[in-house]
Amino acid sequence: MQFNQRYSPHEIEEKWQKTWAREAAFATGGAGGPEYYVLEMFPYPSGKLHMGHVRNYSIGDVIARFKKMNGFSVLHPMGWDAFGMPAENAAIANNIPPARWTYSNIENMRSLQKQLGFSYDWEREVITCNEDYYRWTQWLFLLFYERGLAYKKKAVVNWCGHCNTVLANEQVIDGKCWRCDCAVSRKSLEQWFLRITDYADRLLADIEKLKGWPERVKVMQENWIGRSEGMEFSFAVPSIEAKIPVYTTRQDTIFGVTYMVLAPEHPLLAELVAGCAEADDVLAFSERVRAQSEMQRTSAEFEKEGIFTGAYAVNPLTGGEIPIWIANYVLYEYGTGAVMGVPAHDERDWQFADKYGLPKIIVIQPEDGTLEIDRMDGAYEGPGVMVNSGEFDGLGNEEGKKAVADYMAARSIGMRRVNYRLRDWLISRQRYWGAPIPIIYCGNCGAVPVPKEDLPVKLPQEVDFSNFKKSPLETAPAFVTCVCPRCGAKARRETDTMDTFICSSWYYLRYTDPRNSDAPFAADKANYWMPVDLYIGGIEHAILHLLYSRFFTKVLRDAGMTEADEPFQNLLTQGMVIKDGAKMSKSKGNTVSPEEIIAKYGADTARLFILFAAPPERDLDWSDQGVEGAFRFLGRLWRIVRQLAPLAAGGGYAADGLSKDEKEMRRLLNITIKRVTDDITQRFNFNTAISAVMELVNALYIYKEKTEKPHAALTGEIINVLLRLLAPFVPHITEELWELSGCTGSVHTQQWPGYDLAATKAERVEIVIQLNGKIRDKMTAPAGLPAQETERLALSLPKIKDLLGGARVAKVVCVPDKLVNIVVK
RNA sequence: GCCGAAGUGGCGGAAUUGGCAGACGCACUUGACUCAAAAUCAAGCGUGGCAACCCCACGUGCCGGUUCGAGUCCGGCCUUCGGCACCA
Repeated sequence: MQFNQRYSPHEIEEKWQKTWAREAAFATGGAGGPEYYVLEMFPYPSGKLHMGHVRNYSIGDVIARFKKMNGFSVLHPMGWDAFGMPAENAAIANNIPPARWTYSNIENMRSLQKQLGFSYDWEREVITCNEDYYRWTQWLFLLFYERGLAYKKKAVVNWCGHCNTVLANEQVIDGKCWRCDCAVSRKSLEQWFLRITDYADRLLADIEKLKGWPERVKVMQENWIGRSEGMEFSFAVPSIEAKIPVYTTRQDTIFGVTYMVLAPEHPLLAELVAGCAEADDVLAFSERVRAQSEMQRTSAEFEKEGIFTGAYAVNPLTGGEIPIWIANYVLYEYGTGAVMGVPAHDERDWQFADKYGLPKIIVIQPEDGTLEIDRMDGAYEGPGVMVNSGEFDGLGNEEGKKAVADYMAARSIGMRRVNYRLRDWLISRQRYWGAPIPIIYCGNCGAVPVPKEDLPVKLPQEVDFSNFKKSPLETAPAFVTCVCPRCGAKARRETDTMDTFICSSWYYLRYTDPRNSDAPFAADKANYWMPVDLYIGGIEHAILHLLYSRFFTKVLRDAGMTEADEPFQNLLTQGMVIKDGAKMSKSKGNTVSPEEIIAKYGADTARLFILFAAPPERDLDWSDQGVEGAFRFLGRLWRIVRQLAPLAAGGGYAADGLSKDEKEMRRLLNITIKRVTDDITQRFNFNTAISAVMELVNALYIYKEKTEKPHAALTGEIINVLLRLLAPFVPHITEELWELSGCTGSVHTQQWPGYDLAATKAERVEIVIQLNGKIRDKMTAPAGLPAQETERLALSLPKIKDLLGGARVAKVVCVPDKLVNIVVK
């Protein structure tokens, strides 16, 4: 075996990638130890792998390789979140079929992943736009449908009249269509939803089980689900003999209600205004507000606007009459679509009342003072004592909430209710490149699910992307026209496809059994691997993908398909890759492509830099010079191993027989193993793990320089351990050096090095001597010296004696083997 | 406004349990090697006081507290970034 003078990454990397592929080195399982499932969020095949991807996968790869070396049976898969709009846009722009565009992107990106040496089990690759995958996505939709969790309802959506299509919220920029810059309106359409709100309570309660998740992600999910406790009760409207329910969390302020407000969409509106003089104006207002996008409507800066309906309602507690208004700030989708107005104790109501001259009544007084409407410049929302509230006067408002709730419940005029901010998940997309919703509409039978044995409902090839006025699937008659599976009559197929977030809500389960043709996955296989032990990805998925996946897992558990109740046990949210103070992006022109780094320095350098530059959770500052530094270290590693390997020998040695320097090297070796092991397992701090190894390499250079004849067995051990410690980070160079230094097998199938805790301890330790907490001197002493003895030695130091002079020692604090603090008055 | 995270050299970052602040790397300076350069090897590198060493003082966003001892704990602020934001 020839040792090259210089480190040449490219030959080495290509050579080992081929060998690993030939030997199926990354096959799932292996050692037969306990299972470990490490997963990185699968990418959208945009065509380009960027540095954020490289960071994500490098982190995962270290863990996967590390766990394998520690005897775990590891599942480490990769796949493609392959449906989605960019493919369709490419089809429109370049006249390429979305499938071809997607598969060729996958091809490119996969090849780059292989060049980076990631240890994926490619046998388990999943591609969500493959028929054998989306067949099961459809199957799962039907499962949800059967369980009453998928339903169709009329909903208000963002609509671009020019492009003739529904837009996702993200595609509405400042109220305008991202493509044609036309104003987006709201339109009522029949849409499919998943009933995620049925799981709101469990999704919220189980956040507590996510011990291995970052706090901020859990908080974001909590806020998103938005649980609130309050009451629902009704105001009677004598003029139409109806009752209008409202929801409130402040039932302690019902005596302060001076008006009520309905959402412009409220179904009773037409009836309410019928015959009133104001009717036309009110309906026109309602029309106008409804045309505004939800984004506009829910922005806090948006000016509150309303109009009096001409009708009155009766407060059930006071019996008083209050005017009924409609206003743009009331959301039809939340609560009951109607709210009570308490200007004195709600800031929004205060503003609204100010604008329209509605009365304000104080019903809560703070402990320390007395509010007067004329002297207030905003609502008082804090705690206090109930006043102007009949029999509830004098109660603290928290106590009052209970009392009012009990009172109303006992008289059946209201009930306690829990409300969630979370809304059902709108999954319909008027798009081609997605999994078709497996539903057939029949004139006789209505909506009929496609029988499971008829799945997949395949995407047709012959579609027209040129016509904006129609959803592409509608342009394929052979797709639309079908036969009702129930009665055999001529029927029409659903032309909406599913939100791509559905595909990604269960892919982690498919990896456990990726080629199953009878089911999405077999329960025993899923139960063996699930939950994912470590899930790694960007913080941008903190709510959407992670919440949907949790929802799916819970539904599948309820359906008896898996025992897992949470999909991801530990979550690592990696930071962004930054350059010149901004996130790397094409539009800012500050990108560095993985290709150019691989071409210049090789994959190991790219991986090493990205893992070394910052801890994974933090944003990473890209530095071209830092990359040089990583490359330099690998060169340094190469040279020291090349120089020492011929002098090294295997075999044991007696620790007692080592020289002082050799003992120090042996100690440092054990310390390094401990540090690297702890940094990986306890903190995922790869940057400090790598710096520990760098220190060992530095020490090895000094040792070599100082020593005429290195200790053969010790040197052999150091090189051997060094390569194993670095193997998860830089797999190619370590494999090559492993072979060149005469070790057998692959470094990646070796056991992770263990350490001898006793060997990490020094015989003599340096002890810091402080005077009143300030360092004044240092001394070395034998390790394990008792406190009393250490103090005596410290006090006898000439410098300390000198500094003490005749001062009285009030107290001496001693931390054995570390420091002595002498306190003088 | 609410919630979350973070503020440490010229820069990225370290200090894991309250015990030597600045590990490791980058940049920079110097030396060795070289005709020279690159590469490499070695040394220095928080600020101020002195030409320099020893040494001394100061120093982890700000103010205060606890402690023999605080980057770390407590109280009060400031700044930056991120998320949510009329949810009744």
